[in-house]
Amino acid sequence: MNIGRYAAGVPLDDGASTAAPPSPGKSRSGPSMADVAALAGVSSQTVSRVSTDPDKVRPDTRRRVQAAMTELGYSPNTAARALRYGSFETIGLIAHRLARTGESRTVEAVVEAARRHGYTVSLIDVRSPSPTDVDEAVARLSHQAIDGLIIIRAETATPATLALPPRLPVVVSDSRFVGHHPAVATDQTDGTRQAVGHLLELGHRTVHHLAGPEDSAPAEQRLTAWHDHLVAAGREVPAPWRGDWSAGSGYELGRHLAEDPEVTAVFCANDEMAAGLYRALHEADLRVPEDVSVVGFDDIPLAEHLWPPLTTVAQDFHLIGQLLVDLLLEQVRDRKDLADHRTLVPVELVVRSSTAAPRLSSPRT
Amino acid sequence: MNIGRYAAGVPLDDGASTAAPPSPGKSRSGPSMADVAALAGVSSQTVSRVSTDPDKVRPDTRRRVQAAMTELGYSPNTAARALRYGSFETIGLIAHRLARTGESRTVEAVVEAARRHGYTVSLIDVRSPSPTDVDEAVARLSHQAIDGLIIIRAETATPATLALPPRLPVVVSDSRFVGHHPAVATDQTDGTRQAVGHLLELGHRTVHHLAGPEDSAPAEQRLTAWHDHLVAAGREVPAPWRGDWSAGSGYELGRHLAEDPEVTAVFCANDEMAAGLYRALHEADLRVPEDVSVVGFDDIPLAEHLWPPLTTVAQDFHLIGQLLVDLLLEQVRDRKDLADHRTLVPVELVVRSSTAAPRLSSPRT
DNA sequence: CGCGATGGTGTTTACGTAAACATCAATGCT
DNA sequence: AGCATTGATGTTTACGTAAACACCATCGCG
Repeated sequence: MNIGRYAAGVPLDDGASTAAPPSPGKSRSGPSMADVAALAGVSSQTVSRVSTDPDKVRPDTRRRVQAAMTELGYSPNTAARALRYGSFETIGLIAHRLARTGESRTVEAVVEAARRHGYTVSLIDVRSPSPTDVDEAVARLSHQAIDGLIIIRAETATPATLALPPRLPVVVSDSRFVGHHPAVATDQTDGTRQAVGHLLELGHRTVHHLAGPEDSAPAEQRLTAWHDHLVAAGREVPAPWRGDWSAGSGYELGRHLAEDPEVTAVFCANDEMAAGLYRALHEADLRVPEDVSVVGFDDIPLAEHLWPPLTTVAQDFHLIGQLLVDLLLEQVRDRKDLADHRTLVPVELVVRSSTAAPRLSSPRT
Repeated sequence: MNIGRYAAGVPLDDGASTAAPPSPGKSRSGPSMADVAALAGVSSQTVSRVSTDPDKVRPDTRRRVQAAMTELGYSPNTAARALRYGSFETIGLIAHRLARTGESRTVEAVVEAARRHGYTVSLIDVRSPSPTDVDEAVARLSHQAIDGLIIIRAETATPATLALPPRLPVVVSDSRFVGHHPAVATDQTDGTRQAVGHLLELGHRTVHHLAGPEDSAPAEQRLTAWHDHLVAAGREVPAPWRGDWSAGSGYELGRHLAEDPEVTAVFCANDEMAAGLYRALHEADLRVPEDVSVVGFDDIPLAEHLWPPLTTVAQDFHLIGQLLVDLLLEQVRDRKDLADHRTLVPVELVVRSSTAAPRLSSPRT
C-alpha cells in the first residue's frame, strides 16, 4: 500500500489546447459485440438486440448471449451508439464559480432534472464571467459530446460574442438573451422592489445598497431596480457600495457603513455579503435590527440561521434549473425554435428578524 | 415574444429508464466532412487534416476548406471522433448533495483540473449516499461517454456493491476503498485530533460532539476520532448528538445543548451545524466563546464571517479535487493500476474567535 | 539528366453499433 | 396438404472520422 501525506503543490501541465484532438493512445475499449457474438455462437445483430430490446430474442438465446456478455465483461460502446443515433443523451452546462451560493443549487436542479429525462450533464465552470472565458468554455464544450447547452450567467457575453456552433440548441439563465436564445431568469426587479419596499414601509427614510460586481448582470439589475424604486418613492438615493458577492467584501464595506450614523437600512445584493455586513456591525457594537435593518438576496440555507435570522429575497433556484432543462429538451427533442421564449421566475421576500422600524430618534447616535 | 411568470409546479415524466436507448429521432447533425469536401473540391481526408493538423495541407487548399467549413457551418462530429480514438476526453463524476458545503468546492476543483488536462466532466448528483442510489448513478454514468470515473463520497456503498464496468478507471474520495480503488481523502482523524486537542488545551474538562449522520463515512470517522481522543486523554466521553449536516439540525440540537450547563465546549462535525448551534446559543443568551467554545469542520467561506468568527478545521477541497483528477488520468492515460494507492490530504486548524478557556467557575450558571 | 526523397493529396479501410432487409423455420388456416 | 403469416435470426449497410497506405508531382543531388 502506498500511503502518503500530500504536502507541496501539484505540478500541472497547462497543455491540451482547446482544438487539440485526443491523444492517439488506443482506448480501454473492451470486447465488442462481435466478441460476444462469437462466444455465444450468434450474430452480432442478435447481441445488439439483447442489449436494446431483449424481448426480441428467444429466452434461451438471450440467456446465452447474456452469459457471454458477463463472461467477457461486455459493455456497449457509447461512442458507436452515439454515432449511430446522432445523440449523446448529454447536455452541456456552463456555470460560473460553482462553489458559490445559489449557482450550485441551480446546477443541482439542472442535473436532477436532466437525469429524470435520461440525460447526463457535462459541466464547465468558468472562473470569471468574462466574454473570453465564456467563449472558450463554449468552444470547449461544443466540441464535446453534447446535444444542447445551458449557460448559467452569461454575464457580459453578448449573443454576438458567443461563437456557438450552428444547430446547437441553447438555453440561458439571463434575460438579456431574449430574442437570441430562450431564457429563464429570476425576476430581479420584483425581488428588489419587495426588499426595498419592505424597508421603506417599516419607516426607514431611505435604503442603502451593498451591490454586486459591475460585471454581473443580476447585480446591475438589482442595483438599477433599487435606484429606480427609491426615486419612484421620492427618497434620497445614497451612493451604492460595490462588493464582489463575497462575505469578505461585505465585511470590508460594512466597516465603513457602520461608521455612518445615517445608515439605518441596508439592502444587500446577496446573503453572503449580508453575513459579512453582520460581522462588521457586530464588531461595531451595532445591533440588528434595532440599529440597522438588513435584507439579503438568495435565501441560502444558512440565512435562516445567521444571528439574527436574515430577512431575504428567496430565489427558486430549483425551479429555474428544472425550467432550463425542460426548455432545452423541447428544442433538442422536438426541434422547436423557441428563441424568443422567456420565463420570469417569481421571487418571494422571506421576512425574518433582521428588519424592524428605525429607532424613533434616528439617526443613530 | 413569450413572457410568462411561472407559478405552478412542473409536470415531470419519470420515464427514460436507465437501460432505455436514446429515442430514434434523427440527430441535429449538420454537414459532415464529405459535404465540406465536396464544396471545397477536395477529398474528405483533406478536410480531416485541416481540422486536426492544418499544417499538413497547403495554405491555399487549407483556406478553401476552411471557407467551405464556415459556409456550411461545419463542426466535427464528436461521436465519430470518439469512436475512432476510443476516448471521450470526458470523466464521470458522482457527487452527493452538490449544493451543500464543501462538496461543491471539490467538484469545482475537479472540473477545473480536468479542464486543464483537456477533459470535460460529466456530473451526476445523487440525493442520498445509499448504495442503491450510488449504484444507479454508476450504471447511468458508465453507460455514458466517459473514460474514467470519480466518486465523491461513496459512503455506504462498498466495493462489492458497486457494479462497475470492467476496465473503467475509478478514483474515490473515500479511504475505505483502499485496495479496491485508489483514494484521496482528508485526514479526518488528524483534523479531529487537532480540534479536540485545542479545546482540551484551553482547559475544558471535556468536549461535546455534534456529529453528522450515521450513513456518512466522514461523520463516523470524526465521531470515532473524537471518542478515541477523549478516551486517550482520560476524559469523560459525553453522548454525541446526531445531526444531518444541516444548519437546521445544528440549531435543533443546539437548543438542547444550551440547556445543559455542563457543556462548555462543542466540536461540530461541520460548519453549517456550528452555525445552527450559534443561533441556538444566541437565543439562549449564551455567549461564544465566553460561555461555550465552538469548533467547526470544513472552513466554509462564511466561517470567518460568522459572529464570532468560527474556529474550524480547514479542508483543502481544492487539492483533493486536483489529486483525484491527476490520479484518475494516470490510470486513463497510462493504463496504470493504482488500486492500492491512497493519499491522505492534511488539514489545518484555523483558530479564530469562537474558542477560549472555560470560565473559572465552571460549570456555567 | 535520371533517380530517390519529399510533400501534398486521394483511396481504402476500420472503429462498434443498429436499422433495413433477407432468410428460414414453425405455425395457423382453409 | 398447401400457402400465407409470423417470429427469430443472419447479412448488408451506413453513421463520420482518421490512420495507413498509395499515388503523383516536384525538388535536390550526383
